[in-house]
Amino acid sequence: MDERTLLLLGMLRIQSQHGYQLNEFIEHNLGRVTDMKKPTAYALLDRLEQSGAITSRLEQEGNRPPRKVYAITEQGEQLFFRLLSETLATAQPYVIVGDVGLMFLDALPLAEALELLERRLASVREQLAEIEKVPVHHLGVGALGVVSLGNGVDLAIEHQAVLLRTDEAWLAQLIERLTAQREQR
Amino acid sequence: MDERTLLLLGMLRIQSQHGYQLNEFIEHNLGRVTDMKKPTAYALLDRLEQSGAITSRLEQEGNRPPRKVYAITEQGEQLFFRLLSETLATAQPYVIVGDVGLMFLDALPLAEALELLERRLASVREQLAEIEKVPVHHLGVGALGVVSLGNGVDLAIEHQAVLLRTDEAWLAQLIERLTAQREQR
DNA sequence: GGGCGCATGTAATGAGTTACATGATTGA
DNA sequence: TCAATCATGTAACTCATTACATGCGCCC
Repeated sequence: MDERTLLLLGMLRIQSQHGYQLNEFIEHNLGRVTDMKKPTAYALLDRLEQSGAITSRLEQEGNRPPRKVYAITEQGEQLFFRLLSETLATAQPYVIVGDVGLMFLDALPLAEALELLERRLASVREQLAEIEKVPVHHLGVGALGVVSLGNGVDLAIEHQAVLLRTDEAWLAQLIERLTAQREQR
Repeated sequence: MDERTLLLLGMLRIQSQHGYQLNEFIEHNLGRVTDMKKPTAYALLDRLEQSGAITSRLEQEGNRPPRKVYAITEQGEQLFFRLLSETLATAQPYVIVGDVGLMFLDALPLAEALELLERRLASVREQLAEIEKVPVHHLGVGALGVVSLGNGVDLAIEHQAVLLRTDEAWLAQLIERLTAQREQR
């Protein structure tokens, strides 16, 4: 929850935006960094406004639905930096849900286990392919031209890619080990 | 949620146990594989019993609190294998919460960013140290002697360790890159 | 004319956590 | 005698998701 707030504040710090815009960017470019859904973002923005971290003003173009454009406040800036420091300073242990499956691998006959792991490997490779064709990361066009999130996003994506590649290699090697085991008998 | 059910079923498949036992094992040995808390486990066991996947019988030793010893049923076995196949066959994309922080690294002065990343690195190393001294993984003593979870648990732990080591290396390298950047000016 | 994109949400639901309750036994 | 361990839960709460509602404009 903290990191979702951090994300919204961080994006607003770069450029004032309305909820839809934030959501679009998150959905299209940040799918691997966060899994926050739209209503959650809208709700968080509400709460942030009420607590004074951001302000909003209504904007309307022609007869389109009115937009609520949010801007970060001084108070919000302070919150941003506090959350950022906290988030960066510690590595909270990640739980890999799929690992529970690994624990019980030996409940299956080798052939079946191998087949399932092959499928998992394929799934990892799909994810890798997707990550490698991630579009250019820019937040939108501001008064000064294209406002980029800078190489920060690239860092996060790189991190993801590195982990995924490790996963791929490890899985491939596990499959090899198990195959060898099968041949051996 | 599915993988929590899978975990409980899998453990009961190896050996009938009561809730407290399951919880102790999870807390002491599986902290990195799942973060399920005790009341959640009790609630899940309840639901599993109601749905017929497991059965329970009361057991009492002296004046100790009575235990509810759960055993997996044929139906539970089927559920177990279904969940196991599903879990193994796909790699659900993991979301690394800390990565949101990376996205906004450039909001901080280099020196501060470096300091925070150093702290994160230390945190990763602590986790690695902890994982490397994980005790022998056995579920308890059954009628036939020590009942081991086999090398399945070791696989899961190995996977975690591999990912953590990747993380460590990547972080260290990132710090190096940033340091180089600083020296350069 | 039908569906998609724009833009905001609400309502219902669910899953899981924290904090608490209970009461006996065992070890320092 | 004080704290920890054993053993099971309940109650209140938070957080987030899914599904739905609304209504205009644009494109085929």
